[in-house]
Amino acid sequence: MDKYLDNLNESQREAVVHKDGPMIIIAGAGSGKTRVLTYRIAHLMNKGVDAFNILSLTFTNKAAREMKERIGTVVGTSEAKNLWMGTFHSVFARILRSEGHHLGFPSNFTIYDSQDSVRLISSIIKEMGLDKEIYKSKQVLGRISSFKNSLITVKAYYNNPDLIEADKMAQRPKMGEIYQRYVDRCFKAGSMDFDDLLLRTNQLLSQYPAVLAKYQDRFRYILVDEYQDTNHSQYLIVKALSDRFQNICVVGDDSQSIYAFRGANIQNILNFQKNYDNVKIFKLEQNYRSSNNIVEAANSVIEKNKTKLDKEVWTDNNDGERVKIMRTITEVKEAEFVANSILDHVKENEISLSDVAILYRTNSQTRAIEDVFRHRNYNIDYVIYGGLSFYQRKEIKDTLAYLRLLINPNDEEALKRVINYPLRGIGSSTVDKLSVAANHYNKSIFEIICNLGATDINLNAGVKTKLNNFATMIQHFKIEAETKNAFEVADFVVKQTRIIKDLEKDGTPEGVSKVENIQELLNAIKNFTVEQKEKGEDDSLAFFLEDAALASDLDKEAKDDSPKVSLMTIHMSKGLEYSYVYIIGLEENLFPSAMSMNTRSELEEERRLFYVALTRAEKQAYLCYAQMRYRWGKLVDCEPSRFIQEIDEKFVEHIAPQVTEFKQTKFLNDDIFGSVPQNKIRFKKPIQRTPTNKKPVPKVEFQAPKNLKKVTSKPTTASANLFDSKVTVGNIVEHTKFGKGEVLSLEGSAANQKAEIRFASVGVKKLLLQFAKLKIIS
DNA sequence: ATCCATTAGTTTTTT
DNA sequence: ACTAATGGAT
Repeated sequence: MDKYLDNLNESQREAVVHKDGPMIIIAGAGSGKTRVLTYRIAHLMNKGVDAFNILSLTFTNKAAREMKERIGTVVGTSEAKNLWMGTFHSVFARILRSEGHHLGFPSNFTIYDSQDSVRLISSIIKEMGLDKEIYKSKQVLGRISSFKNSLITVKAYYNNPDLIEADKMAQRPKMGEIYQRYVDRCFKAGSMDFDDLLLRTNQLLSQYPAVLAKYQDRFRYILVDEYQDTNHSQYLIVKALSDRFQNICVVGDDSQSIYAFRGANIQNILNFQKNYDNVKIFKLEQNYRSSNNIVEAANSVIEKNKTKLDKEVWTDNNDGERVKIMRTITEVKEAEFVANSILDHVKENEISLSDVAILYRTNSQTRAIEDVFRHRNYNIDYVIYGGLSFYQRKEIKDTLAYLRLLINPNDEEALKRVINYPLRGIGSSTVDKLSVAANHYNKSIFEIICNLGATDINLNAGVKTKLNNFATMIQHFKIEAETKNAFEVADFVVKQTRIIKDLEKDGTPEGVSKVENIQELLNAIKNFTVEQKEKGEDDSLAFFLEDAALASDLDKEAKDDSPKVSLMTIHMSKGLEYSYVYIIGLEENLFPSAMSMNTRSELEEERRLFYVALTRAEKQAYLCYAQMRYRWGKLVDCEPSRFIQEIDEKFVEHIAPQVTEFKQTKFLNDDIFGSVPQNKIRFKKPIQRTPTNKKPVPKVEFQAPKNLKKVTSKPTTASANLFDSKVTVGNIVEHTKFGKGEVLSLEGSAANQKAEIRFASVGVKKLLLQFAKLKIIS
């Protein structure tokens, strides 16, 4: 019966079979954490625990789905079905649907995403007549979000002189009032933002003992995955729910805590033993995922962090290849290297593109990769996870706003999106008037529109008719929604509102792609209804909307199953593994990010991020950095990331070609990327940190490659003597290839000085002065 | 109310 | 470099 236990090593088995009481599983990267969690749940069920009494909180909904499936194979699918698994947000959203009425929320409350929240904050700031330069809506929202994550309600804020003082010092004395208004407006709109889903759950559990008792009794065994990334609000929920039975099992790895920026508190995992009594500790230290070189390389870096729990990750696996480090001139060369390397591996090792991932610090780094992969020379299929997610596109949000509105007409942000989309002659001044009236009568805008006669609102007859038509339309949709499933409603709404017809009319490529996206949304809704029906679950529109609001980008399913290279941020890659991993953009100020180098703890988080990235790899990891990169539209010099040299050199291999291998082919090309700034070429090794330097930057050696000597040593009027730039803006210059042109602007200095020149023959070009064959004419 | 030109933010990560 | 938001003109 317990045969599945044979698939576990000793420490894994201990963690699986230990039944009651608080326990923490400290699970190193690749140590079979998911396996332990799934087996543990299956084991509990085999030992007689009802699936109904188990709550398992995961980091993504995808993880929950997969885990449920795996448990189903052990204990039977029908049993596994009763398990409650999901993210904090989705689990407690569902509880709030049935219990939120205690707090005055309707069961059909809508969920505001960050964009909705920012828009609401902006309108509040505007209404209050505050300076939007001082009260930046995103910053204000960030502050409110951190209040909520720490369970500081408006009342608690006003009772805390320190917070008030801090906001005064920051020239934002009205913070409390904005916070108050924001909470009121969300409440009135029957909506919750992401933080509310946790904060309101806490309020529910602390203010309504009967509700608390009900869920304490229901969730007799609670498991929390990725515990290192829980915030204070989540900690308190778990603490409250597990208080009666104390059967709380948390799993995590402090070395992989990477969400402090959104309130995650690494102290939750570090202090677990203090927060619960009689904690049993389990450690999973054997890595099954990666080669020894990768494990040791990762260990040697994470060692530099001071804040961490005591553990030693090791592996029985082969040494494998060393971690390869590649330097390129530019981000395009970096992308080309990655493309070539992937194609080589596909050919030589017969791997599939789906065995490969490219990881990066920021979403903007995908551009170069995409350009190169799409180029006919390479033609590599790829899929990007994250970035501007599908559900954040304007046309999708607009379409969804209609659906949100007919579920919950009080949803103010949804209403504002669609009241004049497609254009129906209800402009911003009308909306402003309605908004003022709504605040005055303490009603939602929709309620005001439905009762225009009962207000003293000053609108002319034409506008009133338009508003009435709009309200009638929404109410009409609402009635349709009562008898139709999610897809039928959405299809009906799209047709009635003529959203697609409108977009087709403009005929631009953007319009076409928007239409396609809306079609895709309809397909997704169709799929959703079919799948839910098959599973015998809720296929209503309301449920689809909740799914859409809380879906992570990993949840999206592949359109076709042809193998593709996966592109994603390192954050998104947590928990995933790939045979071949390319980490790109390993440069100071990019990774570690320039925003995260001010404090030790920020830098340590960046280092953990690097640790996460490296430990995704099973067979082979490549670390790439470029010497120049476009950032904010400008070409900037880059230094290799400190993380590269923090790896013990026993485990790495520098594979950038020797300088003599550089070919002098494209130097006179007008394409900046084709040219090699010869005095910037860095040589592999001697990378040493200067200990006295406050911001330690790896030092690199400069040396001119021999085959470029001619160019550098032959100062002719054409090239090198312009190096220190005698060119000034306004000069008329002559280029060997482009002819005469006027210098429009200069940027950068020394080796990287570039000029923007308008040539009579080819228009405006940006040239690196040290290569451009320029002669100053006047 | 709508259109077009200018401006601001973006590139740190996301439920 | 690119996009979305803003603001003035019509």
